[in-house]
Amino acid sequence: MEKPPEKARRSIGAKRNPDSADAIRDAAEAVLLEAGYAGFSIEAVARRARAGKPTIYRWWPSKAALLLDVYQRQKRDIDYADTGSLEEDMFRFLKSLFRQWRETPAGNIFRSFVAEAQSDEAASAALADYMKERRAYNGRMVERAKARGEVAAGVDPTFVAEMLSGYAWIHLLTNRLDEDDETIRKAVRIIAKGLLAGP
Amino acid sequence: MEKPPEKARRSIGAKRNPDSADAIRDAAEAVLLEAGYAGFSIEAVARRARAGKPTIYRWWPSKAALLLDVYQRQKRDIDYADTGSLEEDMFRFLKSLFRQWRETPAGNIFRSFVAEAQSDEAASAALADYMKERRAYNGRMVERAKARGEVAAGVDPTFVAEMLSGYAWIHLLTNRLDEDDETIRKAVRIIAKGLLAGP
DNA sequence: TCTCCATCGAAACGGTACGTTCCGTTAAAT
DNA sequence: ATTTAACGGAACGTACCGTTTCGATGGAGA
Repeated sequence: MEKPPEKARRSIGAKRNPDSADAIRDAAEAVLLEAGYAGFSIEAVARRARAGKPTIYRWWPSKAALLLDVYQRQKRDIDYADTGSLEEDMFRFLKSLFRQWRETPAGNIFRSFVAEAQSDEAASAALADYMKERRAYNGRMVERAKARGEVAAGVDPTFVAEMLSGYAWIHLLTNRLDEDDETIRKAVRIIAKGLLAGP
Repeated sequence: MEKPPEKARRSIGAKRNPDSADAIRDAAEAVLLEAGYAGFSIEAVARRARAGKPTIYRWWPSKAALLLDVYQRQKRDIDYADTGSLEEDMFRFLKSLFRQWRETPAGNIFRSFVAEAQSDEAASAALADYMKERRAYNGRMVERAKARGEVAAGVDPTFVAEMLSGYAWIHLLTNRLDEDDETIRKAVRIIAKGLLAGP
């Protein structure tokens, strides 16, 4: 299970070896995928990458930093299409997010990151920053709908982002990412109806 | 910070010593309160309680089990009043939950438990059970509202519980339990409006 | 009353991971 | 040619894991 350590690399002189950095990131992702957060240790990553622990600590000051790096490296393939309907936009967003979290390492990585943020201050701050950016970004979905008259005045766009994130998080963190389309559809429909009526 | 270990207890014969059990639970709660999840270890709890580690492991098979025990021992002071208005019921529920999580150890304990569930299978199963029960319980709020005609037919009562929990969780896990009443009010109002319109 | 026995706190075990310090090697930078 | 910084590897001391062993305790059953 922890077999494939490639050939060890060497110093390439007085500068950072990008191969080592890549190998460490790859190994971190692989360990998270195969052993989950429970098996995610700096030592395991170092073994897997055939890297020295000092090399990891030189470039990533903490486990949280490595986690964040790996998470941000994940390819995002989330459906942010502007369909002209807020309900449809939200549905596609949630559905593609659930799928990505289910079918790629992203879900396990993000779960781990949220967990790490509960005990590590740096991870907590990074998560707060990240979520602030997500609220702003997803809020644009609502602003577009507002311009179309789908959302009542007085609705804070970031609130909707928060509802969607909360719905997604609780499913991720309790291993319930397998909700069917119908359930997700009903959820976003209720939110959309509420937003139309206004606060 | 870790000073107050009381006098060590002793065996009271061939039966469980309830004083030790209490001391261990008290110590676990105190460690979580003072040092958070990062400082929560079986050894720290044992030192604090002046108890032997085997005594802990004899009665709690894992850190997760102790966490769950401590969480369930928390006094619940959540407002489940039936006010005759779903919006008001939900508002009071969320407001009192936020307050309890902010002002008692319950918030830190539950955060820790959710984090533990991301790496411990037993904690994950216990959390799933617990949330299932919470969905059912909070769903009754919606069923009462349905009987009053405040909620459209076809709305799954547990869905609302999920929305409320998700909203609460994301605030707990990102250290944002200090939302003011107005924000919470707007949130539940949108949900209530959406539920009235139906899925 | 006397023996049995599950419990207690304490100490120590082997194992794992932490984060750090050395080491000899490498090759770019100067 | 010399200096400099990065590399992998090994070892360090610390902390916590979960378990075992120990002598002392005192209730339960013979």
